[in-house]
Amino acid sequence: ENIYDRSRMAPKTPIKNEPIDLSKQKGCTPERNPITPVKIIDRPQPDPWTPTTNLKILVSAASPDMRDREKKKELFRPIENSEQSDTPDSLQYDIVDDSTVDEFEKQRPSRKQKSLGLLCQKFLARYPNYPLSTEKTTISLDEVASILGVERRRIYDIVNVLESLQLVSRVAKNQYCWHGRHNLSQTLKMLQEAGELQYGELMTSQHKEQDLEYKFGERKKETIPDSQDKPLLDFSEPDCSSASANSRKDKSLRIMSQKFVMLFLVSKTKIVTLDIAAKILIEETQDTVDHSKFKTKVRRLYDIANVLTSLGLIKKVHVTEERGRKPAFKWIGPVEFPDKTDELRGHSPTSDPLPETQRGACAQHQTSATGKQKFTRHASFNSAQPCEATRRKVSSEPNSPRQERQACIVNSDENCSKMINLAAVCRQKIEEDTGSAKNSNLSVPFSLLPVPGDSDFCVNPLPQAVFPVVQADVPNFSLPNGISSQPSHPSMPAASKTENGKSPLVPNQPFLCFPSSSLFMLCGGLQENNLSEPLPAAGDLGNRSAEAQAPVPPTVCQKRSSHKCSSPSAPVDDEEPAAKKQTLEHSDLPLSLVVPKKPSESPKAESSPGSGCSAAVHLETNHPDLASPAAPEVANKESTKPLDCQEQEKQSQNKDADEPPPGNEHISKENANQPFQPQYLYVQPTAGLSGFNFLFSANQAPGAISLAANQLPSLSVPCVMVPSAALASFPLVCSPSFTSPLSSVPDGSFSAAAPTNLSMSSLASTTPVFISTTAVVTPKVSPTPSVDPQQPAHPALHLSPVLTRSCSAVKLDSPVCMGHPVTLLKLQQPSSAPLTPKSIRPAHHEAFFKTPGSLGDPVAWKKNEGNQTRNASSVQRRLEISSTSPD
DNA sequence: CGCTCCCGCCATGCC
DNA sequence: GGCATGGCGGGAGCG
Repeated sequence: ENIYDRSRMAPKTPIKNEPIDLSKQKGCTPERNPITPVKIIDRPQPDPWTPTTNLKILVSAASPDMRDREKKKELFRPIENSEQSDTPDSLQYDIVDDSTVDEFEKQRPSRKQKSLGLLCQKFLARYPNYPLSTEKTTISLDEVASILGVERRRIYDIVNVLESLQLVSRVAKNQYCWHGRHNLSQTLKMLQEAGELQYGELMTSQHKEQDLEYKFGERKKETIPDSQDKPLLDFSEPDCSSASANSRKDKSLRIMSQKFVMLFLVSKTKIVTLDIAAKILIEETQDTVDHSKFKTKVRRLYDIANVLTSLGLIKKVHVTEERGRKPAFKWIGPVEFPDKTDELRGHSPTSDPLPETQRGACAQHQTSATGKQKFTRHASFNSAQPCEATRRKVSSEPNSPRQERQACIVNSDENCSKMINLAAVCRQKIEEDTGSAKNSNLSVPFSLLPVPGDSDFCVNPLPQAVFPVVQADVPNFSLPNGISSQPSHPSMPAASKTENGKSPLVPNQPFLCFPSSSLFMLCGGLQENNLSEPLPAAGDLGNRSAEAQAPVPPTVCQKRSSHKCSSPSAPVDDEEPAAKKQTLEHSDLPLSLVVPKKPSESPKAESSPGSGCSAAVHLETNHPDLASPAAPEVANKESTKPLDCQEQEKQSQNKDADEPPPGNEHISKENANQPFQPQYLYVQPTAGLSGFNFLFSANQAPGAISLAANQLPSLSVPCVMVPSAALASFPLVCSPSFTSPLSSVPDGSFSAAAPTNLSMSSLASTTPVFISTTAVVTPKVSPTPSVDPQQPAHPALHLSPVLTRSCSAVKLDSPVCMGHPVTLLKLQQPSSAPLTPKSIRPAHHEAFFKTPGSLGDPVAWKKNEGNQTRNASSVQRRLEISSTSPD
């Protein structure tokens, strides 16, 4: 129905938004006339459901807002629910529908909306990834089932898989205990070890599925004799009534899940096709495998895969073989399992010392220190729900508070801080968009993402890409080494890894980061798959760390992680045409996240800051100036983001990426390859800042634009497209909001341009956006136009301790940026173009999707979308940067 | 048309 | 018999 509406109602873009819209719609609008026969006709047309849509939907669903809405409409009630739900089921649901939600309901949730994966996300959203050890969360199946509006049977499916990974454990009838991901790495490690024993040989040796299959087939018989029956890892243990407990046939789902995960862990490529897995998992009959049994197994694997996907441990990919393309899943969770270290950020002092709370505190501190930043994000990121609250609050709240958080971030780790910053930025943007967008207040620059997750995102990207400069500035960042040169992903800290793994999981978490993250980069063609490869060393590290820390960026993290993991070999993905992959992936995965990661990879960026990436910078609307002089700088600045992109690209390219320092080249290549993937750097205006955001697309192509659009939407920030020419003319503008305005262009140029915001520049604190991912890229903007470019630079460079600021500052400052050849920004669209709805939306979608986070706050996004209009109005500009041409 | 995978029947076990 | 679990596969949604 929604679809109908869409098509009819909003001709604009039918689609993508919808999912989100749905939620909104439910809440808001009644239906229209929707259901006329015609509608029906329409329905089909509305293709609203694109792969992305699903993602969006999922995301939205995941997001707290979604939940809330749903609850309201459907019955879902707030967490407390247990009581609330009188009627469990659909019944109420229906009722509700009638009344308010008609549309929604009427629409009748599409199959996708009822998917196990989405359900799992909702489920996971209810619990923190890393619950405090102290808190014991018990899960009542009935309660959850009623809350989520599904039958209990479905909950069993989810819980069984989670149980196989020890994310939960059964404590009693109908009662499960939520453990979160603390033990995930250990569990995975165990599984990996067990898997190696059983399948290891096969897997390791093999890369190809076929081979694997083959081997498996053989092996299985031999090696794996009994494993089938018993759970590889018997977590269940304790149960006294073991007999009874275990009795049920071993719970094939649980065992299957463990085995399935093992296959990934022992697989070099980290890619496992369903049929192979099914064959391997089919117990006894390897050979006999009757078809029916095989089919059943595959069905189960889909169930498991959906849950694992929701956890961010795997993602769907397609493997093309001779016979054709086969569905497969790629492991994007942590590959290495250091020990527990990873488990918690909180635990690890270094990586992510700050627990959520702490972070929040930190943020505050920083703020105080910084003073300028106002994002206050609520620290709450941690818990999913909180997130919602946070967002809301944020949105509602004025900008000022946000700053605090950013600050906090800074405190934490460098990486983290970066990540956080990014996240914060994103959030802020989001929030702003949603809530305060209207205000173009500077204030909000970006909120830091207090949430770990956020941090992750942000951090990763930032560090690497941006970084060098930043690093220097910022004491904290460790990245540095790695970043710059190192490719070695391997070295990633355990924590990071873990986190990475976690991050994906995060879905629950409310991090909104994504959205924000998305802000940064929208790479049209992120090739996640490609990413798989080894990341550029430094960047990777940073990313990882970030990822680990930040829950939010799950997707990104995942991607990253995956990449990292797979690093060595270019996985299957590589094999596939990039375009396809991208497409697919994009659709499937949240790109946005990815992008951010890429930044982290920054190595490229580092090498060639300006080049590839188009960094999005917040510019004043007026100053598009990227113009010549400034442009380069901008590019550089942007580059950070671009870097990300580049990284992605690189990843896609894989190995290559590392080597070629210059991001530009890569980008260009990529661009060439993937026209679509324009890389945009989206710079959010710092929060409410005047809201200048620029998007720079690495790619010039229209595609890029589209992307941009996506970005925009996601961000909600208005983007302005500035023709390169235009830019040239204009000095870059630094949005005041940003701490450091971008000086996109070399000093002189933008200084001139700057005018508008420059003053603002002083504010630099806000800059968040750049900072984060692109940090590097982002040009250091000289805050004030008036200010001498030079000077500014220093300042800019300074990574302010404060996360937010620092980030921004860094970006701007970062020499790198300056240096980079950066691609020029082209204004694809005329300035006005902010985003056409179309473009925007799509972009949005993608962004959302990509962003793992989708996790982030759906709400925010939604809001953003809603705000799009606003955005458009807003000054944001997109700048495309021709990836190729550095300058 | 084939991939996905939702839905819910119904078996299994325990009380 | 009732209830908790969860195996299983028909068949529908979707691309």
